[in-house]
Amino acid sequence: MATIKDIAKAAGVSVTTVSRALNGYGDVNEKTRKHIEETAKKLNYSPNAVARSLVMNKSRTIGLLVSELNRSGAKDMFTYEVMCGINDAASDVGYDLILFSTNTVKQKQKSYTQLCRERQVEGVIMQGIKKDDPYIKEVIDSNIPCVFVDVELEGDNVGFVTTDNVFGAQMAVKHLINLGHRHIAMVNGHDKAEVSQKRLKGYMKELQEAELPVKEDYVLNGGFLESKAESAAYNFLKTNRQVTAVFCASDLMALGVMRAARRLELNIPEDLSIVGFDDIVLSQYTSPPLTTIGQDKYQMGYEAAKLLTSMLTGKKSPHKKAVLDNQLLLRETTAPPK
Amino acid sequence: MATIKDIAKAAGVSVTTVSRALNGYGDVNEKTRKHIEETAKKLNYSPNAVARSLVMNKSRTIGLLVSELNRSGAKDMFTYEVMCGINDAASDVGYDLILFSTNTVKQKQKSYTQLCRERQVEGVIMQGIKKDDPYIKEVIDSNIPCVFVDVELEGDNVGFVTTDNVFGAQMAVKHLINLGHRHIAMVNGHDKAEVSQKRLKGYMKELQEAELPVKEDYVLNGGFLESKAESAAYNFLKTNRQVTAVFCASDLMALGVMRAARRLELNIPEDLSIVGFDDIVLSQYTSPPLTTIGQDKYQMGYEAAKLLTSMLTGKKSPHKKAVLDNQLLLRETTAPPK
DNA sequence: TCCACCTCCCAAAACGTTTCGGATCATTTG
DNA sequence: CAAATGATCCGAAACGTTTTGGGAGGTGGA
Repeated sequence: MATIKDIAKAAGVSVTTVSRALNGYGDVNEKTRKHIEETAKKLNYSPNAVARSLVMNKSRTIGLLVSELNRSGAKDMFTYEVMCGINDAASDVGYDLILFSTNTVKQKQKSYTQLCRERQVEGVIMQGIKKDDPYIKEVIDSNIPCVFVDVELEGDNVGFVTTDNVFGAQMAVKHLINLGHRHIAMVNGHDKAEVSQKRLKGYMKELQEAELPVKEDYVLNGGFLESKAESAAYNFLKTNRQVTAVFCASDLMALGVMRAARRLELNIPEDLSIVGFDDIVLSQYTSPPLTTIGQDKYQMGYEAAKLLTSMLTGKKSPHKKAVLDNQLLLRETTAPPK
Repeated sequence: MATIKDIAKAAGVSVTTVSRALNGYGDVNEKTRKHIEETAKKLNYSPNAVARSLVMNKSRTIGLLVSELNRSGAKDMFTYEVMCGINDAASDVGYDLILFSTNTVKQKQKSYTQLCRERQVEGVIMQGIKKDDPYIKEVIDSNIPCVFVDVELEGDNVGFVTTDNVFGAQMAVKHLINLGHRHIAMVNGHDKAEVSQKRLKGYMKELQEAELPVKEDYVLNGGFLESKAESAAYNFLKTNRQVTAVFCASDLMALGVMRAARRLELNIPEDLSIVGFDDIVLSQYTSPPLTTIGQDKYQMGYEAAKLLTSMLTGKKSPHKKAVLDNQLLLRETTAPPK
C-alpha cells in the first residue's frame, strides 16, 4: 500500500518528481529517476489506478454488456467465444474489462448509462442485443463510445462488427441448389434480430438468382430456440413432403430440425438435407455432423475491441465497422435429393 | 456529468448535506432531502464511483481471474457457466466484476497482485488454475480475499468451492459395478489438478469397497484432452479386451474414449460402458448420449461469489468453503457387460 | 556584466466523493 | 432562567494521483 508520497519521502524528492519519473517524462535527471525507481521497487509500490482515473478522467476500462449472460447461452458458445476475443484485444492495449450484468430487474432501478458513467468506463461493447432493445437508443443518446456485435448501427461514437450474413446465407442455399434441391425451406430466428433479417435476405436472393420460386410459407419461425424450431419444422415437414432441404438461421435451430426429422422418420441427409449457421461446437458432434456456415466468433470479439479502442484513442479511423467473412463448412447433413 | 457540487449549488446547500441526503443519513430534514433528490434528478446526476472508491478505499469490485480465457475452453462450457453464476451472485449484492486476462506473457511484466491492487479490487475469484500455479502462492501471500473454484485451499482470507469429487467418482464406479462390470479402467486428467486426485481416489475407494483389485495400469493419463484420451484409450483397449467399462475424469475425455472405441469397433454400450464427469452440454448430444456425473457449474459460481462477498462484508462465517453435491445422470453409454 | 536559456526540480491545485468535528438554533429539562 | 438536548446543517480535510506554472542554479553568448 505504498503511495507515491511514501516514495517521495523515502527518496528525498517531491511527489511531482516521483510521478514524472515513474511516467517517463523527460525533465528528470537520469540518476534521480533510477533512484526513484529503485525505492519504488523496494517499497513494493503499485500505482493506484482509481486515483489516477479520478484525476485523469480516464479509467482504461471498457464495459461489456451482454444482454443475457446466463445458462441458456451455454449451448451456443457464441457469447463466450466473442468474449475471449474481446478480452484478448483489450488486454493487448492495456484496457481492462468490466462486466455489466443486465437482467431486466436491475435495468429498472439503474439505467445502462448510469452504470457506465458511475464506473467511468471509456466505452462499451454490446452483445446479444435485439434491435428494438431500449438500451440501444439510450447508448446512442449518451455519447459514450460503443460498438455493437451483430447490430448494424453506425454513428459518431458508434460502430459495429458483424459477419456477412447475407452472403453466408447465400452460400448455404447455393450449396443446396447445387446439390439439386428445388424445394428449400428456411427456419428463421425472431425478426427483431438483425442477423435474421440478413439471413432471410440471403436466402431469398439466392433462390431468385437460381430462378426458383420464393414461397412465403416456406419460411418458418424458430425463434432461435431448439424446441420451437423442432415443433415448427415438425408441423411443416409433416405436410410438405416435397421439401428436401432446410436452411436454418442458427445451428441450435438446426438441431431442432434434426430432431423433428427423426420423429418423422426422415433420414438425414438422404431424405432431408440441413444446413445450419454459426458453427457452434455442438455441430461437430451431432450425428450426422452438421453442415453449416462458420463464423469466427473469436475474431468478431477481437475486432470489436480493436475498433473500440481505436475509437477511444482518437485515431480517426474512417471506417467504424468491420464485416468479417464466413465460410461454408461441409459436413454430413447435406446430400443430393433422392 | 453533474457533480455533487453542482447539486449543492443548485439546491442551495452544502456538499456535505447533499452527500448525506443522497446516502440516506438521518440527520437531514425530510424536506431538504426531497428537494435535493429532485434537483439531483433534474441535473441527471449519477455518482462517480471512482471518486467514491478513492475516499472509501472500497471499490465494490471483485476480480475474476481465469487461467485460460480462450477458445479451448469453448468445448466444455465450464468456465462460462461458472462465470454466469458468479455474475448473478455478485450483481445481487451490488458488486461489479472485472475481468483479469492472464496470459503468461503479461504475467511476466505485471504480477497478479499488482493487477488487483492497481484496480483496488476487494477480492478475487480464481478459476481453472492448477495446484502448482505460482499465482496461488502469490494470492495467499498478498492478503487479498480470495476464493478458488476447485482448488481446496483454506485460510484467513482464502476459501473455496468445489463439488464432492470423491463421492462423485464413487457413484460412477458403483453404477458400473452394479451393472456387473469387473474390469473397470479409468482415464484421468493431469495429476496436478485437484479434481483428478479426488476422482482417482473415489475410483480406487469404490473398487476396494467392492473388493475388486485396483490395478495401476488400469489408470490411464488423458490430460483432460479429448485427443490424448483417445490415443491412450485406443492403445489400452486394443490389448486389454477383458476391460468392459471405462470411467473418465471428464466428459471431454469420455468423448475421446468413445472415439477410440469406434475405431476398435467396440459397440457402446454393448461392448464397452463409459461414464464421464462434468455433464457438459455436448454429452447430451453424442450418440449414444453420455452417462455422466453432473456438476452444477452455475451453482458453483454462484456459491463462490456469495462466499467471497460474505467474506468481504466481514460476516464472520465460520465455513470458508462450500462443497456441492453432484449426481449420476443415467444416459445411454452404460449397460451390463456381455 | 547582463540576459537568455537550459536542466532539474517543486508547491499547490485539481478530480468528486465521504466524514469528522463542530456550529446554530429551537426545544425541553431541572 | 440556565443548562442540556436534539435537529439540521456546514467547513475542511482526506483519499492518491496528475499537471500547471513556475523557481533555482548553471551555462553560454553578447
